[in-house]
Amino acid sequence: MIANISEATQDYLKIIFSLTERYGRATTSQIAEGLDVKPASVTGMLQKMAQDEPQLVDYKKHQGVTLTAEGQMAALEILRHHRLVETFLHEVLGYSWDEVHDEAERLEHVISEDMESRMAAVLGNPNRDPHGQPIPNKDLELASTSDFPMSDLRPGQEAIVRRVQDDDPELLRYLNSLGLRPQSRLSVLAYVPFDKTLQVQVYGREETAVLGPQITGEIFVEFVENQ
Amino acid sequence: MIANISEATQDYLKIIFSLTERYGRATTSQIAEGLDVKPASVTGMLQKMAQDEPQLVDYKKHQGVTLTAEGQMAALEILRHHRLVETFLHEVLGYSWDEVHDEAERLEHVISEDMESRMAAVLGNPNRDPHGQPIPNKDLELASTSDFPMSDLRPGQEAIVRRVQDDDPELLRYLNSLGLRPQSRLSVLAYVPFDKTLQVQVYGREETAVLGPQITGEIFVEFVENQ
DNA sequence: TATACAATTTAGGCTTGCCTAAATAACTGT
DNA sequence: ACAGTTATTTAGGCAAGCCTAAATTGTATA
Repeated sequence: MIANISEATQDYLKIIFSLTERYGRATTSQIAEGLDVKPASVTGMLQKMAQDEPQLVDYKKHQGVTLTAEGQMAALEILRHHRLVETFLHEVLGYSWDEVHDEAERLEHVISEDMESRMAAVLGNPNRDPHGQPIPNKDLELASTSDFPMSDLRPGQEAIVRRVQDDDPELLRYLNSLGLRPQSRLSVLAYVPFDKTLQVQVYGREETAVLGPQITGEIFVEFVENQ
Repeated sequence: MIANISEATQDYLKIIFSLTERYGRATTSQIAEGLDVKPASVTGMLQKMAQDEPQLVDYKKHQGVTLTAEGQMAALEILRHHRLVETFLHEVLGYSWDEVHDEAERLEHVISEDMESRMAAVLGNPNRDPHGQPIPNKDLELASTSDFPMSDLRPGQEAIVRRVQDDDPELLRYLNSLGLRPQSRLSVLAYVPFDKTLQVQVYGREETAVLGPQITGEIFVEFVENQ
């Protein structure tokens, strides 16, 4: 277990990390929804986390939470565990990318630092997990990414898929069937502002794909270098 | 998790299994000692286990416990997890035999049946763990062993080490330093009834080893076939 | 049979992390 | 400034698994 932090607390750290990454802060209701608990429970938990030593979050009521430096480090450690485990399951045990998340979710809480570094070594210190998500390195540094949500793309633009959210197996299977994986190259054929839908051509594919905002918000892309 | 059985309950099953294997039944105080909890807590837990569905143990007060058929199956499943994980850690991640137990202890509770069979496949369906302990097969059948405690050996007898208890890292390191591992061959030079000490010669070793009953009770051997 | 030891019962308590429902407070947008 | 939404507080509860201490009951053995 990471530095004596309970599993529940680790789950809070994870979601606060990802919400603050996207929105700058995390609100009570976002957390409640993500963890599938009631807002009142979240409030209680956040208060505890803000009071206890080590102090993992900055919390001001009605203002949402952010992570302290300590909380950041803990979250990165958890993230490293999670993504290393996912990569390990994929590479060594042959899991498909839609199967790794749930298993990793349970394993990440119990692996030792020793096991973490052994897995990293066996995998050759990977810096991306099977969904293209960056894996914090040994010193918990997270490679900065210049990717952005696919929903920002417009017709005529070309891009390469960098990473995809890992937590929805259904979505992952669907993307797989469309050939949308990290490194997939695509060009945007059309955009319908009305329902925020993109029509894209994935390189090497016959059919074009039509993607709504639910999907394009979960896929992160980069522009093609020398278009 | 194995069929909705809590981790605490799984720990009880494990120790009851190994105690009944050795002594035919498990007493409250043995369990309390093994799990490092108080006897009163054990009594409470056993009562719960005997009452709840599925009924995992037969318990009559002051009479100790044994496992029901269901309890047996559950225990074998847990054992299979534990020993497969140990083997995996050893073979794939390079853990030494004294390091695997603690890590496996935590991992065994969270791996899915899917992961179990993937690990088994990667390992080529092993039937022994790094300590020589038999791994129940997919159908939870445990190969019957004709081994017996080394403490039963007497001067002039030759034997091969089959398996060693896995839960004491110190002991394992010590045995390793003596060259006492599964498959090690040895002959008994002397026995001192007074303190139940054996003097043995391990094949391929210069020095002879002197082993007290604390040690010889934890090592299981077989007679050499055609001596 | 007396005594020692092992096991049980009783009655209380603790922690973690969640729940409920209802009341209140604080922010946000118009 | 008011409505509507979001968050918080309060007060109570639950389940698991452990704890304590003291009293009691069973079993085993000399």
